[in-house]
Amino acid sequence: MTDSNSTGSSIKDSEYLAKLQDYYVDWKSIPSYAKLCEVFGIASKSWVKTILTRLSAAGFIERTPDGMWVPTRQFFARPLAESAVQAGMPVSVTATQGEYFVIDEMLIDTPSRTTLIPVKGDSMIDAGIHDGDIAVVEKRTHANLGDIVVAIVDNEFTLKTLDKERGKFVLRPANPAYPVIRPQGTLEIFGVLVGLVRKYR
Amino acid sequence: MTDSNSTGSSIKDSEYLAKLQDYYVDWKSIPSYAKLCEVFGIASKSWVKTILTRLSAAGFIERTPDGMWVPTRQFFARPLAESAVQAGMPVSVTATQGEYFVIDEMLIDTPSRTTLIPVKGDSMIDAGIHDGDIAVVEKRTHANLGDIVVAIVDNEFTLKTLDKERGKFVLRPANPAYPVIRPQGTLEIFGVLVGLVRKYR
DNA sequence: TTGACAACAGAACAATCGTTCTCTATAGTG
DNA sequence: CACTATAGAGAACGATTGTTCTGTTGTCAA
Repeated sequence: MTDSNSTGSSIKDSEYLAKLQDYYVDWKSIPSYAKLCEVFGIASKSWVKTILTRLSAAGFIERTPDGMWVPTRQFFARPLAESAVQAGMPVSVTATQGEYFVIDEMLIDTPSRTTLIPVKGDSMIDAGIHDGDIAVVEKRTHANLGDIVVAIVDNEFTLKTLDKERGKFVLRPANPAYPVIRPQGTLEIFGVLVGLVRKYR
Repeated sequence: MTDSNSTGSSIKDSEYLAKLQDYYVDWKSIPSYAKLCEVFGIASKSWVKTILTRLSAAGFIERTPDGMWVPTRQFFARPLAESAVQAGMPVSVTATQGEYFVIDEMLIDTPSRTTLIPVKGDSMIDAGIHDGDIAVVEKRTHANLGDIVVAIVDNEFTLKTLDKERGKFVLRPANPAYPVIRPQGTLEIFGVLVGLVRKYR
């Protein structure tokens, strides 16, 4: 029973972590053990391995099935505050607890099929979607009822809720001032709304 | 004069790029050529190299001094669609032109002072801020009138619009069902709302 | 029909990588 | 003092890697 903490990380380790993070910012990858010797200022690969193993035990890095070292979410990220925090709270301590995350990563599952589309107009304002917001849209042709979809009507994108009326698909705005769109023929769906981003100022 | 575009990338390449990007979200690293054969659905390493070389010529990846492949900024960026786009548009053309961007980068100017705080309740619903949204808050003690601020009231975070009433600061909700908060004494401001993120599904 | 080029497949090889194992130096503890 | 971690050095070795070089298709244009 030692006095070391539960994660097993020490002060020395956090120095190495800092060096690793700095390297990662520059090169966006974790290099080989040999290169890490330089980065850490250490001469033996075996010790590098020991360090990395401990950093992974602390949750900062992990391994792919192929054995490559990769950073975890905790390695990067921005602290997500708990709802009720005390007044003098420190914004970014390197605390192990709490949730971390990167916005892009949270919103985007499949980068290759995801597009950002600026929102025009206020037809969805009751759903909290304002003019100037940016819609994160995952491109796919099929959607479920109740999804907010980007459909193509008259060669323009429209953001509406997908619904069904007497067996036919309709596009329902979230604003009483706008009419429900009942497309004749087929309804062309561009994608499904998976996220929303708004920038103030 | 051939019909190939200026970056030298083809339709096939953007397929491979997509696969690489999707792999990267999962593992946060570009694997070995051998592994990339699986990812791409290709049998020869030499061809993988050719593809990567071209993707790097197009500006999506580059090499570290050690020869490792790493993604560039362009690799992460999402295409930002123009407002009125034609129907049959391809989502991810491998063109260098057009606007790209990264959500984190857009929302966060000063990472060290920025925190993410989940929104509770519907007191700001008329401002399009819903329960469960995530507020991007830049920590600072001073704000302008009309800013949406995170203030500390009764040891809890509250998201309200900052206003002034008869020379005193007040916190105004964007929901008629909630009262205006008129703090006695000083008003403690935690930070200013600079962005909002919402995830559907 | 020939030729050129793009899109791959496959093999060969030296360099590098990760792993394991043994050894040393220093610091703290009782 | 002896004992035991911790922090690292160094070597050895098989597996894996990137690279290069040579073939094999398929397609399109002349």
